[in-house]
Amino acid sequence: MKYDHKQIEPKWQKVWEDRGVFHAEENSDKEKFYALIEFPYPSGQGLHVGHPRPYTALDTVARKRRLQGYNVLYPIGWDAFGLPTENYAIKNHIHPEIVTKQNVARFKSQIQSLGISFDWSREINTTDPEYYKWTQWIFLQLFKHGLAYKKEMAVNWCTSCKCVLANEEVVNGTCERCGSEVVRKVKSQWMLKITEYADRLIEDLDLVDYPERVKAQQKNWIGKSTGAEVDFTTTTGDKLTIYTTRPDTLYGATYMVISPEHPMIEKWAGIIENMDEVKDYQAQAARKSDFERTEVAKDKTGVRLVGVEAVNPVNGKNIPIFISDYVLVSYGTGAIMAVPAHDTRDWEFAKKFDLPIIEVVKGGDVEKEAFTDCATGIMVNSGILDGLSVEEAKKKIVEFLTEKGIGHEKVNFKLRDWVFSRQRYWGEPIPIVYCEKCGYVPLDESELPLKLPEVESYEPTDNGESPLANITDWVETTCPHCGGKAHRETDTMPQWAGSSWYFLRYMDPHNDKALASKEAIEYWSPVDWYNGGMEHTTLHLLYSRFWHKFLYDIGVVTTKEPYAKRTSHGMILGEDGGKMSKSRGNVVNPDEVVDEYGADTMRMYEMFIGDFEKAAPWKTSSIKGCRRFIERYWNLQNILIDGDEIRPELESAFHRTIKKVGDDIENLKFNTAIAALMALINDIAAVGSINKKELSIFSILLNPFAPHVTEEMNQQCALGSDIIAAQKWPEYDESKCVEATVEIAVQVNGKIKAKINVPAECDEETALNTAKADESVSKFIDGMSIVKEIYVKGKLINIVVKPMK
RNA sequence: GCUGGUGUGGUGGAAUAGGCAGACACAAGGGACUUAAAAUCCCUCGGACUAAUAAUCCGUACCGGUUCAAGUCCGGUCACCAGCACCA
Repeated sequence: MKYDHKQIEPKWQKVWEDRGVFHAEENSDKEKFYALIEFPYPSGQGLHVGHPRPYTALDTVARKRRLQGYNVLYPIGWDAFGLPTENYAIKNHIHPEIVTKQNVARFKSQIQSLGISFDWSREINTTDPEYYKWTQWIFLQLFKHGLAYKKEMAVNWCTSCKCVLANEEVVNGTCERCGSEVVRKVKSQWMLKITEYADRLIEDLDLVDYPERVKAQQKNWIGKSTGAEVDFTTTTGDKLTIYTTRPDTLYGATYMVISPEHPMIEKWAGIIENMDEVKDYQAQAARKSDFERTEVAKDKTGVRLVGVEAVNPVNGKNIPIFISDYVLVSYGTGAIMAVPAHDTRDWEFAKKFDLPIIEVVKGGDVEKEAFTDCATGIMVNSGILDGLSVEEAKKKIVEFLTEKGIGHEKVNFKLRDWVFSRQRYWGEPIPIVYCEKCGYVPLDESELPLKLPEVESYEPTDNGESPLANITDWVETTCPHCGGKAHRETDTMPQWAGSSWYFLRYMDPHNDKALASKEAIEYWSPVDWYNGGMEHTTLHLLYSRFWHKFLYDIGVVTTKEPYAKRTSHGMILGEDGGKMSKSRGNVVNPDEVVDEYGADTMRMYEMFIGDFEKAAPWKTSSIKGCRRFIERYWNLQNILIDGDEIRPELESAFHRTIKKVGDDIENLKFNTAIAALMALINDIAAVGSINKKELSIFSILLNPFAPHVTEEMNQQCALGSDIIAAQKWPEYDESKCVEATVEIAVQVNGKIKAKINVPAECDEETALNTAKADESVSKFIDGMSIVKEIYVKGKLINIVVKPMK
């Protein structure tokens, strides 16, 4: 019979659905396994072949774990709020809800055609009021615990989306989404105090199994640094506090720089003699975007404040004060001491403005460049610090400053609080009202969900208000606190909100009393294995870890960390080696592949394409290899014979493959697992027949990769009493993994001279004698003196010889 | 600049823990079958020297080291990818 994927695949998808074999069990005694993929954003373009890579990978793991007897939760849902849908809605005058529905339907049918074993009974959607009710609920808890606050601040404003962006969403001064210019704009924004969790977000990385690069990225982003704050006095009698990570270099501070926005400048307006020049510089700096200001390799600029000087607290010397935009108001204290001898930026600035450079750490040539090495230098010209190493000096000076009351140790973070407001329609409304009398008042929890009102137009307004601001009926309300007139918050939440806790909802998706029941959370937490793209390893991971820690603190969840293990897949590139995109015209649609070759071939190829964690270019011609393999598998039924034990000639090959496929699936080595199955089928072909037992094992091993064809084979050939999804993963016997006789390499002085066959358990003496008896070995050792003999069981022999004297 | 990673045939990629480099595929070439093509099956497939699938030598970015033995470990160099980047 011919292999017909079009007949086989829908048939089995229906069987699985009807029997509900992929539904996670409630109240189970089995060991649980929670596998999670990043839920997709249902865009208008539908899937491309990159999407199924992680889905198929974890599907393979999930299917294997089910066969091993685990109670597996492998859910999916839709991260459906967000700009592209809203923009599409605006352009085509369709409600975003309808657009979302259409896109979800398309995505769902595409994903289902691949036979991924998702538990569809737990499907969630962030735009569903029954879902976002709980997103809003979490926000209210954050608010009640003082972690959500409103602040007037300069925010990143996308000129095209007419919307505020988080720092994380600004890439090279442009909007991450649309690529338009981002400018700074002062607005009142909802903020979340993620900075309060900065330390724990670093420390608890020790509790989880993430790839090193992911942990490094998280730490990098949080940017913890330990240094000191030091008070400098000024000739006006004011105090100016600076932050430094090199307090040891204090004696080398020859000037001071404060940021153009530093409040002290206002105070000194009457004293500064060149105030016009200063004001000019401030105006220039304000005009620049953050991107321009922080652009590297740019010439240092600045203006000296004439009429005010600072005093170096350790040597009492007067030093000039400059303003320069290389000092950021938002980090540290907005003021630095400049040590040109030992800081590259200060050095450049000092050279340009011809300021003194005093060496305080010996080891470099500070006239040529700044000497920044902390490991080798010895302190000089530094009074009480002379002769110490940098590390010793740091300790001593901080002690000294603390004693004198003019400084102390200080930890700073690059991480800023999370700008949580968006002036858009298609997001969760923030459940807060503003009352003239009572200020910002949270809605009562019984009022949730606060649903999005119907509007005529989703266009953002030019003045930067959310489209919701125009719905007077909705905006005007009463204060939950005093009952007086009040108005609703019209900003909505960012897309990150719904995705910061979705994995909890899967545990108990239909609960209307809580975001999930205590029992469900206790049973399913943490996520055992979370796979996603590298593009989400800073933002989404950080935000969701933050929320989870907060929920832990208020007793909603039971684990400190949401995800026990995180892995990342590489991107699937176009055939041209570039990123798949509409504009490059290299997008491959999985529907066509499924139609022509079948879902099983598609799945196999996605897993066989290369190292799962690395990017790989799609190659249509290579798909054929996987299709050929499936057909070869299908044709095994033509050489099927009876038998209910693995025959001796295939025994070790089978046991080895069972071990390898199982191990490789757990280690993300899907490509080599498939290679092992291909090798096994080659062994079977060499034998010329396969018996029922062997075919049954082969089918179960292949099932996680190619579930449809294996089920069909299982049924057609009556291999098992039930469908494969209800069977057991085969066991292997370690002792049967090795063959009775093995071929080992024989080297003389490290060069291979021969290969000999010996019993696997052969002892050293026998092996060496066999080797020496071999003619192509003996001719190299006869007449030589043997210096050393090495025998690695089952692998090789190395005989080291030298000429006899 | 900092952090993390990568570098292996024409291509995608294998190589557990220092132990036979190139598994498994793709592409290519040759052959069988066929009126023909597709499909399928068989053979070859890192390089040099070769009549040779005899022997020998070279070969995992580059230079050096450790070792009986190095793609793998150590030191240095180069290139590429990703993230961060005037964060004091």
